Amino acid sequence: MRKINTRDFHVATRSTSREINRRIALNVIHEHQPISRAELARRMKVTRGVAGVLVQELIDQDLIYEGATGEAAFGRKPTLLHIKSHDRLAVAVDVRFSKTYVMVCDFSGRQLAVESYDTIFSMPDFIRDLGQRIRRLAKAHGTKAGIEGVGVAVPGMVDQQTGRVLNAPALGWRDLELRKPLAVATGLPVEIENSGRACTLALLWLEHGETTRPQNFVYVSVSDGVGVGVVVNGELLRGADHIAGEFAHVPLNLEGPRCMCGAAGCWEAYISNLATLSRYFEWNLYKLSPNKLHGTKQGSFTVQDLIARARRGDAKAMAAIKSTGRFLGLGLATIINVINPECIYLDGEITAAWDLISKQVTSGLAERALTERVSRTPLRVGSTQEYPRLRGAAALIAAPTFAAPRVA
Amino acid sequence: MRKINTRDFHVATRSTSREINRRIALNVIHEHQPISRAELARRMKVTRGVAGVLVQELIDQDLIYEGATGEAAFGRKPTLLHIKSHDRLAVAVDVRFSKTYVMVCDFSGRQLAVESYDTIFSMPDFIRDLGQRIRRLAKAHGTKAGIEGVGVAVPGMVDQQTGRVLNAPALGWRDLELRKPLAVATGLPVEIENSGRACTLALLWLEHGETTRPQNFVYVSVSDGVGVGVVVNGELLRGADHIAGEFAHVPLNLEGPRCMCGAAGCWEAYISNLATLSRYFEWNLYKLSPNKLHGTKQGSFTVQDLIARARRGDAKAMAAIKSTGRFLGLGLATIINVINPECIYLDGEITAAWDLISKQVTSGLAERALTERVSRTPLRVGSTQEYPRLRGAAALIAAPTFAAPRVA
DNA sequence: GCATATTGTACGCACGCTGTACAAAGTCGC
DNA sequence: GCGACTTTGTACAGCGTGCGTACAATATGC
Repeated sequence: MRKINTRDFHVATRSTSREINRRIALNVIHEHQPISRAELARRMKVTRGVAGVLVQELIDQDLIYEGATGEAAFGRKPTLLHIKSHDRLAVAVDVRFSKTYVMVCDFSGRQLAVESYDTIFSMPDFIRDLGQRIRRLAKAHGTKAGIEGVGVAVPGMVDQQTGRVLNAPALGWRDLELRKPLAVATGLPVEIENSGRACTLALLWLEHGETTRPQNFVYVSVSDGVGVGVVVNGELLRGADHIAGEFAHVPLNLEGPRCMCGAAGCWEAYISNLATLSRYFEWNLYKLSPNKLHGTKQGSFTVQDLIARARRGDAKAMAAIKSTGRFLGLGLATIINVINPECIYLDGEITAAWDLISKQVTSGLAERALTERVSRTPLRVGSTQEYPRLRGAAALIAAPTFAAPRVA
Repeated sequence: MRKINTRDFHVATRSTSREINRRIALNVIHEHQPISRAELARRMKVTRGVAGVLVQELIDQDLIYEGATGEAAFGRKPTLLHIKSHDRLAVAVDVRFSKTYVMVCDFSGRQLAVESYDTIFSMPDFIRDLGQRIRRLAKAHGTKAGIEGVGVAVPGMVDQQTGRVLNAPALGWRDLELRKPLAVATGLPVEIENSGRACTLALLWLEHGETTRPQNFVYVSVSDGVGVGVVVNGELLRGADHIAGEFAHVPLNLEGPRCMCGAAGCWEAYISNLATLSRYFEWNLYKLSPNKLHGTKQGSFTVQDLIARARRGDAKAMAAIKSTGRFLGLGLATIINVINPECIYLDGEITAAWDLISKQVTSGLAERALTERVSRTPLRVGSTQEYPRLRGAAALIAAPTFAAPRVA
């Protein structure tokens, strides 16, 4: 039950019904393709006549196409419809501390080209260089429709609405314009988003296997930092200033280890890769200053290495990993109590050790979950496809085509 | 940008546009009453013709009525329209440990009758007794339209959808049917909800002063327990199992004081009235068993008394209150980082001491808020009207009349 | 070749928004 | 007092849209 916003509503016109139903049809086709007009009509519970009109309009808009004739036991054989995502292209950019990745892909997230290069930390230089790369890629791979937009995933807080990077500590970016100048440099629409939330959008919007995503879920990525995206009623939680969903810095203990955000005892400070390694090497994160933390993580020893040692019988490595698992579960309990999602998707280096830590995670989770039922919230681990961040950046461009129209 | 749920969507029919616009009109009238048809048309950006038709239908449905003729500098004088909430009645029930309150009120939340009595803890007896009371009240106060429903606010976790009380520790209710048997006993539709979330619904749906509520806010009530309601995009956050929003049991410190929920270090265990008093009387909550906690709060010394002592110069009382203020702020920071609301409404006994604790609250909040901007999220303190829980219970019945129709 | 079944399209009808015209009701200036 | 002007509220033709029915197209089975 939603209250109508009396300062920003959308009155229905005589074409509103059609817009709504056309969009529903597109989504039903997307989910059940290949599908015939008759089957679409049955699923939508409208007459075949209306379904036929909706389909024709979607074909005229180049959103779907008629494929092969299907098989049927009796009667006329159906003309099967498909989503036309293969010649609609986007550029996806993933900016990370070490490298920047650029991908050309179609609207289903299928990659056509990927390249990476050392990240440029000066924002003007970054934009100039990236603009040239994108222009070159657009020439090389652009179809007749061309590239429809650029999505950028940034590791930090961004204002998705204004296109500003608010604070990306890993890159040293603070309160910088990104969307507008990059749009000028490329001549394309640009959308930016926090990398964790971008991954969440990829889960929500892009093609995947047989299973369909729930309408209420949370995505958690554990890496150098902890990224979280929350989906409520099929919509990414953005909040008043577009920075909602920051579970990474919810405290587990106010007097806990220092975190890169400046506070102490954040969930991230217990489960990030750095935190896991520090447990093994007995670094005292309580005493380190925030900028010292940045330096520490540049070591060449990774969480993957730690997991390998644990598997080879290193008891101390095993203990460090299991401890991370327990704190991971304790933090997930908070997410579950607050958001009550249908399931949680987990990603990050530590998930490679899931067989070693799953017990600790679930017991930590059960310790603080408010009901027995929510303590059984399914955790889907490491099932994400390749380049989740890049796919998420692409989703920024692809999603508006499929989104529900704003009404009332 | 919301994704369409392909397993539960609502196709637009030829009457959908009218339904949408009629509901928008009702809400615009609700917010700007008294208002003329012409003014309504301007605000909705439709022609006066359509506005006239919408108004006529709302009059036919008995939702609005034509009032006095208004004043205008030039031209024909407008006929002013009003919401007809005064003869639409609901029964609101607030179940608390000590007393149960029953109110008859109209759809704007205006009370016609209130009575209270000692709470009956046996669920069958409770329902039998409450059913009789409601039947009697309905006879005494029912208009020709009669009472339209019963809303019940319960201090604990409820499944609003199935009408079951999952766990209300203060009442000793656990996994009990409430909605169905009460509906049978009264012959009326019944809705139940957690009391904190009910208060939130009252803020969202019922009439209030000049200011209109934002579409994104959080309500926090600090009393024996801590109740929280989250509103996102004008809709109460309910989650997959209808128990979302439980910020009360987010930890501030995993090794903190014991909480009634069974875990340790919950926010509630730091800021509930019991927690505040325990700081003054130096009760050791770390050692108490959960069921001992229930007994402790039955003392006759209240937080109000403590505030009075602080105002009279009792330094220890002042310290206890200020400490609660700091922990209140630290927990609010978590809410702000996760939900990023436009504002937070605060209620509860401790807000009577706001002048004493506001500094502690805001500094605690700033300590952990992720950006300077969100650390300035407005806190609206103690501005709620009388009987917030009862008004919230009434909102359960009144809200569907005004809610946005489900589309797409 | 005919009955049967299914797909896809065409058409009349009802419903709803759009724009224009016009009556109703009032103020202002002379 | 009376006409010019302004605003409110209603009426009506027009077009977009979904709904129900009818029918052609296409394929199977006997």
